[in-house]
Amino acid sequence: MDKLRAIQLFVRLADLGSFTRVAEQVNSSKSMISKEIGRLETDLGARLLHRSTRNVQLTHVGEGYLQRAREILSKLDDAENFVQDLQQNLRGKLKINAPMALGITDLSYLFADFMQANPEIELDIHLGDESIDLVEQGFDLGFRASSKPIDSNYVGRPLTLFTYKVCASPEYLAQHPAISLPKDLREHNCFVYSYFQGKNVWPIEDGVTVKGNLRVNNTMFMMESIKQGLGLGFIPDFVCQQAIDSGQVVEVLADAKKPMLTLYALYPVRYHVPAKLVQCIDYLEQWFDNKKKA
Amino acid sequence: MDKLRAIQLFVRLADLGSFTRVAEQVNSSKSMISKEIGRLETDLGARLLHRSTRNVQLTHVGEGYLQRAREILSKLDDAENFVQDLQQNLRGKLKINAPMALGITDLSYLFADFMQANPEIELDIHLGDESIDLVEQGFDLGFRASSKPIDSNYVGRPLTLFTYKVCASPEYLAQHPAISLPKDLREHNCFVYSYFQGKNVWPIEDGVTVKGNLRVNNTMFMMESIKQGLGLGFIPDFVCQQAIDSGQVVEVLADAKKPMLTLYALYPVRYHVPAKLVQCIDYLEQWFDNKKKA
DNA sequence: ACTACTGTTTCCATAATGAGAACAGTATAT
DNA sequence: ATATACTGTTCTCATTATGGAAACAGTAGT
Repeated sequence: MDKLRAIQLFVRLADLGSFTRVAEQVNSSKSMISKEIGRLETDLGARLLHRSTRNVQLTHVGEGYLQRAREILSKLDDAENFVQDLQQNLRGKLKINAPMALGITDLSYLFADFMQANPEIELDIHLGDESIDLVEQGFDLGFRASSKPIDSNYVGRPLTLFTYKVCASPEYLAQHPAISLPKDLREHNCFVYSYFQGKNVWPIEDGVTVKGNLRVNNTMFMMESIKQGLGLGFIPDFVCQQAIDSGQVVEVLADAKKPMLTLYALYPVRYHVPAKLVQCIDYLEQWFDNKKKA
Repeated sequence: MDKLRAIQLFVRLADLGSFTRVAEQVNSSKSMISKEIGRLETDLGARLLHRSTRNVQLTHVGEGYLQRAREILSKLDDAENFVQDLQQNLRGKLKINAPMALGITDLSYLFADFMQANPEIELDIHLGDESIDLVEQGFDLGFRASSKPIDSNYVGRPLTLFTYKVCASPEYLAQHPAISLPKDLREHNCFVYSYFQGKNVWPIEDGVTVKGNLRVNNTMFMMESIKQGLGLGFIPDFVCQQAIDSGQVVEVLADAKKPMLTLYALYPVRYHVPAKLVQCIDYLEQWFDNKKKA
């Protein structure tokens, strides 16, 4: 017996007053309705109906059960409508803005996994490092790295902590003066990231002013130049960690004090957050959580 | 798929966090749980769970559905508890007081049917015509015939209308003066019912005073004396109708105006009426309804 | 008395189901 | 690095439950 179906049939029978009419309405047979209601009564250990020829009437038990059965079915409808609404909400597009380097590294893997897990969501991803207004530009989601609280027009969900590392190739270091203190950087060719808030002042210890022959608005481009032995860079660890791990570059001034930043997922403060956005953000949190553990 | 069972398993799975543990708890197999949850997800068109090896987590949809699933199961419990409580309440004893004649005639057939339909209820029936206090004597149910409203300490459920008939045997009538008018009764031997409220004044037309050589507190005893041709009686129709139908007695003064009385089922006013009493009274109403139609 | 309708029960072919085994993947211990 | 132990999923197949058609019993209407 499908108990919910039996309850649905019982309610319908109470409304129509006829097994035959119920069978007609649900495109089934009288014997099926009769048996299913019989099974429900057996399961409950109670008679829900007086049947006479050409007449069906609820028993006292049946009347009380009917009232409660309607409540059960109402709750079931609520649950199913909830799922349906959510499924409808989950479909569609998410417009996402992400920093170039983060997008190409971590986020490209992350969103590959996300797309596999949520084939019904389309992503419209814009990689770029320029500071933009998410609301004005119509983005659902963006990312920010910050050690300060987030603008109150946005909700910032912290994803992970990260820091920067001073990187140079082994070849570069072999051919240039040793770097033991931050002030030693002044003697070196230090590449500058165009959008960096601190301009040419790297936040190492109390801060150190640097100069070099390359200013670029892309840390991955910069990373390639560093690998070539042309200079040093102040690089987020999610960009450089793989090159460090493989020995292509070396971190210098590892023990010097550098700021710890939080990577946030940002979305505009809204009365109603679309389910697909919630799903995406939950996924981001989970993904970075798992990455941290690895 | 038994959808309710699937929902129950889903809730249990959410609580335990493991298909294996659910299977153990419900004494079933992992494959059954896995398939049943899969069927529920198919039915809903949504994923309720993220599964990874050795780990189960609710999706966003799953969390919302879980909340609602708990409400469904709560309502189901309520419905089933209602039925169970009622079934328990239905078991037990009913102590019933009924007039002798009514008890021996209609009610003996009625309660025979009732006992067949409700084998779990025991009846403790006391037939008697003396006026007693139902509450004081511990009765659940009594009967009254009245044309006046019922005492406010009781609920009176009207069952049927009835009247009285003046009866005599054909033999008696052949050997005595004809009876055309109520006043003619003064010339005849009229039996008197001890408990009759009107004493020896029969409420026929404006009332007629009668006398006879028999006063008895039992109308069936009286009925036998009437059949023997010894006199006349003022008899409720449920006592005499069968004898009239078979020709053993004859109704005289059929067109004379007689009061119409209502037979009530009486039970004490209570905050909570036991389900078995409600069931019995419903049955009484139904039975007299059907008798009326015959 | 006959016909038309109701709901119930029987019979049987069909569909659904559950359990055990095999499989794939991951965590843990050695 | 490998073996073991655990998870959840899927496959296979015997078993069980089910639904529909037909027969049955009972009642209402003509």
